[in-house]
Amino acid sequence: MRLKRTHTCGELTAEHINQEVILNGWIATNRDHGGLIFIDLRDRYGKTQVTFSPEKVPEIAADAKRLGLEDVIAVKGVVSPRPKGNINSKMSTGEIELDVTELEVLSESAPLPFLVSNRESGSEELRLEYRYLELRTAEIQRSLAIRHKTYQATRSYLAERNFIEVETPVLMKSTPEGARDYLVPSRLHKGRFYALPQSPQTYKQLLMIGGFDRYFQIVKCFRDEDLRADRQPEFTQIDIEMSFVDQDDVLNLAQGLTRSIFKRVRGEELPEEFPRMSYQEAMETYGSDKPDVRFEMQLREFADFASESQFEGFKSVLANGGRVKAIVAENLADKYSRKVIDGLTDWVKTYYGVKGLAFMKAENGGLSGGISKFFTDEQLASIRKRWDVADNDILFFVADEDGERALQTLGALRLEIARRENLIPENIFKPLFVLDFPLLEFGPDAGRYVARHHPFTSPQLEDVPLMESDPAKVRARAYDLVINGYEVAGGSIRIHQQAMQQQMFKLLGMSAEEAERRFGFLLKAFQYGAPPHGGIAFGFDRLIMLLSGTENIRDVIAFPKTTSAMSLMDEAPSFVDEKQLKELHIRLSEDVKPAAE
RNA sequence: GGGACCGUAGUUCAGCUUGGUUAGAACGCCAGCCUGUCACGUUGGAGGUCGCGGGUUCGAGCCCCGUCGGUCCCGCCA
Repeated sequence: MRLKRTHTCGELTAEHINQEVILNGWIATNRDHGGLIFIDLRDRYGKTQVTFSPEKVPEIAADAKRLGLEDVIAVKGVVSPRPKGNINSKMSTGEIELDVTELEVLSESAPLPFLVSNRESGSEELRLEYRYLELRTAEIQRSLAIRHKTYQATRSYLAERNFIEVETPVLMKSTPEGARDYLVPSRLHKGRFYALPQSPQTYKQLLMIGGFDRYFQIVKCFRDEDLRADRQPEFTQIDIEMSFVDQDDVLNLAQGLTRSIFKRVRGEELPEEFPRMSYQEAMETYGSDKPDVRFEMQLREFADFASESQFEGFKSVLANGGRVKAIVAENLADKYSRKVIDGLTDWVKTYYGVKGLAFMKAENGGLSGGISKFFTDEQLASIRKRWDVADNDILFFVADEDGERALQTLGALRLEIARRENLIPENIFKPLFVLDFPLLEFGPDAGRYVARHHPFTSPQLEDVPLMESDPAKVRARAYDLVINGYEVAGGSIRIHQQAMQQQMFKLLGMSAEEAERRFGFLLKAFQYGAPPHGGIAFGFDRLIMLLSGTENIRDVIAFPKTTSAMSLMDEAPSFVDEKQLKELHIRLSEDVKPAAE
């Protein structure tokens, strides 16, 4: 190129007037007035208006007429003040313009599938196909810049505190516990496969045994599971592990890191001490293990009222060990007609599998409608009093013999109503730690207990005796960091003693032989002096979502995949040549062959 | 694995309820006019495999079945 930029498109101001400069960039808009042509030239740093005057430079102005959106050009000219009344206060460069004397067309753009100036002008499907164009949009430029700042903030915070960044393998041993693995066939070892890491869990523990007492890594993880708005098949974690620590040390570190990131990236002051809440309390008051505490509408216990009522549905649920809880949605009774309530009822039935949704409305100082007829006036009055119910509030009730399901359903309803009614304040951040997760849960499919976090999670010491008598009651030394209803980080103190690890495997129904086959390398390492250790992993993408204010994980990843794990731009995954398969000792089954050919 | 919504011009959408002459609009694109615009204005023009396959019908963008793709949710995600 002949004309190399001397400045970016975002930096010229009145101070540069009369200087001769060169700008390079993309054409954001062009406004051809016949006698005078305006082009807004754009790069990552901003936009600058450049003008072509047919009077002064007739040949160049004639060339400029042929330019189109997103052509890449270089222009040389003199920085000039805009005439009075033509200053654009919306642009940082709005006081000046570039009076062009030379033009070099570096590259022309084909007609655009959507407008770079307006992301809404194309469907997400189309934008993903032309992701490189979407990367030019202000939104994606901004969120990737936030992502970059967050990498920097993370590295400097941790490095300043003696953490050492270590890379762990991407090709590793498959450990079929947890999510499905992405597998990579081995050419050299017939019939064998590597797995891509679901997380560097085992490696970080081995690093502790290896004496790297404070480790971190910003690392890609891979899970072959179905996707959601906040889940991608490959995603990034800030992985952290520490030796000679207890739970509070890890939480304080995570808290400090989070505060530092929000401060440095957004200028946002998070509380010095994040609130801490037990898993049990989170479930009881919010119906979720990742409560959004930006708004109230907490779950209320209804068992005592229900058991004294005439409502057999609730009474039989309670008699069978179930739960009945309620929420009070303030000032919505008039808005929630029978039809709206029926809609919500269908919604909870369909998605959460409960039998129904009960309600009452508060009016004229009492409670009426719905299930109110099963209660005496005295009972209704005392419900209103205990919950401080005001006229026009509406009360929703969910009962289920599976108590956890009742809580989760009501928690989901709480969120749904809050979203519909815009009860969730934006641009505020409410972090909290959720603690004391159960170590195990009964897996109906497996017919045994499965680790809720992972099989290396330490039980709380006082609960160890329960491992024999009542495993479901054992609490783990596991914790999550939740912000605005997103699980942003999760971790645990690990088991570092062989005997305990073996007991854990036994509880999980894993024989000594099986444990040896799957995790033998780790168990062996534990024989050579394992320090007590624990850690935490941040979902980096979700953190960026919060920092940049989006609810779509694809907005914060440069080249994301669709909800069916396809990359629309390069069409991955793709079929491969027979020759490649042969080298890998792989033969496709008959039913997929026609598609491959 | 299951459910809901969506797929029509380069793009965003309307048309589908109630099948019927030539499938419309806006933006973009092309050509012209325009010296102070910044969502420039203005005149004209081109542009359609109605995702794909099958069925019903005299006749299908519209109804039915299947399929592919997108989004959101349940299951799943230690």
